Amino acid sequence: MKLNQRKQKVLEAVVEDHIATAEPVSSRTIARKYKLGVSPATIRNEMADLEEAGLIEQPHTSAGRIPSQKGYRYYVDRLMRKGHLTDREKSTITSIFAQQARELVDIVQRTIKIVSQYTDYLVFLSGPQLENAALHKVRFISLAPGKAMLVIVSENGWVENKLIDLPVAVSQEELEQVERVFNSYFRGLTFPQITRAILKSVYDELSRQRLLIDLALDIIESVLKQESEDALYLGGTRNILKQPEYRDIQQVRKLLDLIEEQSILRTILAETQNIGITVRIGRENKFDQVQNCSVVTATYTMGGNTVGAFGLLGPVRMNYARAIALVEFITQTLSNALTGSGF
Amino acid sequence: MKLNQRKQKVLEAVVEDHIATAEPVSSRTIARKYKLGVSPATIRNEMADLEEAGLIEQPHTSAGRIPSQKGYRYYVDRLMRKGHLTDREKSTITSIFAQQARELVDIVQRTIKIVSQYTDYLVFLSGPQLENAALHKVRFISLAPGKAMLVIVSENGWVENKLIDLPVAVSQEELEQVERVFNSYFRGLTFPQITRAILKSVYDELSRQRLLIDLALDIIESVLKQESEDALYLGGTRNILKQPEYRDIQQVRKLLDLIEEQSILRTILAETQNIGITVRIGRENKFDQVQNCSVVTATYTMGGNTVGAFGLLGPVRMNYARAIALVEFITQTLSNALTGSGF
DNA sequence: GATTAGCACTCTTACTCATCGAGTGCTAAA
DNA sequence: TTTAGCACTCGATGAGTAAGAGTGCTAATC
Repeated sequence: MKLNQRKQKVLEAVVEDHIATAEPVSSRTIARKYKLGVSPATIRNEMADLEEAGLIEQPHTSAGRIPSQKGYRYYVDRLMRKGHLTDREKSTITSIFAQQARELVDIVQRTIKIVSQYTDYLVFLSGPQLENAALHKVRFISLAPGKAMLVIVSENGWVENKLIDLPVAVSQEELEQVERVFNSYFRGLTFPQITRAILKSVYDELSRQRLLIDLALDIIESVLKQESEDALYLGGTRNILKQPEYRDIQQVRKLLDLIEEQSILRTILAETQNIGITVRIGRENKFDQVQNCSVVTATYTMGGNTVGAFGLLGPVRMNYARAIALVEFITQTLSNALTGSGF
Repeated sequence: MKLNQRKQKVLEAVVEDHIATAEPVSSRTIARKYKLGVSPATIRNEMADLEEAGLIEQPHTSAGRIPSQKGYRYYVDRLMRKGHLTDREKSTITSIFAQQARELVDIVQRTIKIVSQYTDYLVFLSGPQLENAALHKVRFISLAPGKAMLVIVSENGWVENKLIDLPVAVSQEELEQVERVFNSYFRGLTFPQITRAILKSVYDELSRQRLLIDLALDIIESVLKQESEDALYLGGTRNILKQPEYRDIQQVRKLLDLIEEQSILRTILAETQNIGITVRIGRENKFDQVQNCSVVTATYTMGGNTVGAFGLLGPVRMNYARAIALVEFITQTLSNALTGSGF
């Protein structure tokens, strides 16, 4: 779709004014606030064209215009100027990560808390999942026949633990052998990287104990199967209610559904591309429950491996420039913090 | 406060009808629905007395009466009949606990989910904290100088783990020694029970290594200090919005504050008495944010030791009989499930 | 003396109607 | 091509009214 310079200016004005005020934007407002050098009547003509193109719409005859979802998309793709955080904001955020963290969870929760203060959107975050991080060492603790606890320590000193099922009643001794295999051969690799192929390469040295390889494979599978179901954190629920879109209790209801039934948010994060920022506007979202919302997400990494994703969810009338700047800065800073030494 | 038979009947009617309808209750309604055998006019006289006693109040002249918080308290203490769950409800709940659980957290989350279906109140739960359960064995994994992970296995096979700080750079060997001390001398005890006195009693056998005792004490202290900060689970947020009290966005706002800033709920659970059911009505609650709510809580146990608490939070106009029956049944069933074998 | 019918009074709620004002679309002039 | 002017639409606001629910009081009744 090709728009002339002035139409773009008008669309930009409609979007930005509506984002700021949550009110329909009139031709007069644009003429007054956005100094295009033309009269309201001219702007009205442009607006009529923009409406015909499906980029803006009129709630009712005697109201101004609001952007359509298509209009927001056009704005995000072509008109929006890059948002910037103030130095103050940036330094507050980085200082969070500078603090000593006891556990991975702490750093995540602090992040959520801080971001909630800087934005009126729902803040949510998955991971970090250590099964995608480089192994430093593992430790097995047998609990009962067929059950053990696996403690994973990453190369930067972060710790996580998982309960795993063992296929057979494995002896303590065998478990210790597997532990040694992991710690000596697999150091520096991630769980997904420890494939059958790699196992093969150590096969010679372990040839006397084929069973060990099977056991190791079972364990890896068991870890990967766990899907990190409990790894969703969120915050900012109270702030998002400030948005005028949530004056309607029905909307609040939908939002709480989303928060309580976390699977949708989890899926949204899981589907986030590895590279760059993803912006989904309204009906671009797969799920019904978020089709009147927009979502900005990005992944974060740990030593180069993607270990989780971070997102902001707000009304379609969202400050995209700012949201994107925030998501970008947070994921970068978080990646740095996680990649630097844990302890 | 002494009320004659009929006044009690009237108060009971006002409370129960208001709980059911959320509307002010008129003298005529009581005469019609609650068959006291007297006319509305008589009931009006009784109501005037009850109002004078501060047990009921009138929103405005031409409305019926609603119970005051004092009225609810009177009702709960002296008038309320014990609530009962249906067999169907009971069996659904017990069946949840019959299922195999992978982790403690699973059982807790299932509980929350089920209860949310049976009630329109906020469901919240703390623990279970294994440091109050009888030890089966512990295991230390040293992570870095001054840091270790402690895995606690309870006598019924439940597992939990904590990161602990060690005061000095303790050698792997020393840690293993402490582990042996815990596993041989402290089996069957809870962390709070392992006091300096008990440590003394094994002093002779350890006399050559005074240092061990200090180390053990440090570890115990470190575990107890952790206060189980992350052990709050909640659900039913979406259901509670069905309550007409939450048609007002301001109320919803307060509720979300409560949910997001979990410390208040945590404190409420922590302050719950060990024995029986605690009911706090409106301003009986310490915290401002819950003074227009009522809270019903009780603790649950594991092998006789209190390991957590469970609660329901709703508007002051809460169905106390049902809430109490539910809290009672859940905490009992949960206690049984936790006390029975974990695996 | 306790209870109740009857009635005047109060207060909320819902509804209607008129007015106001914001903003548009169209036409004709610049 | 732009703009001034104007008629028109439609939501928001507020006043006025009627209906209805419920009370409190008084006087009659049991």
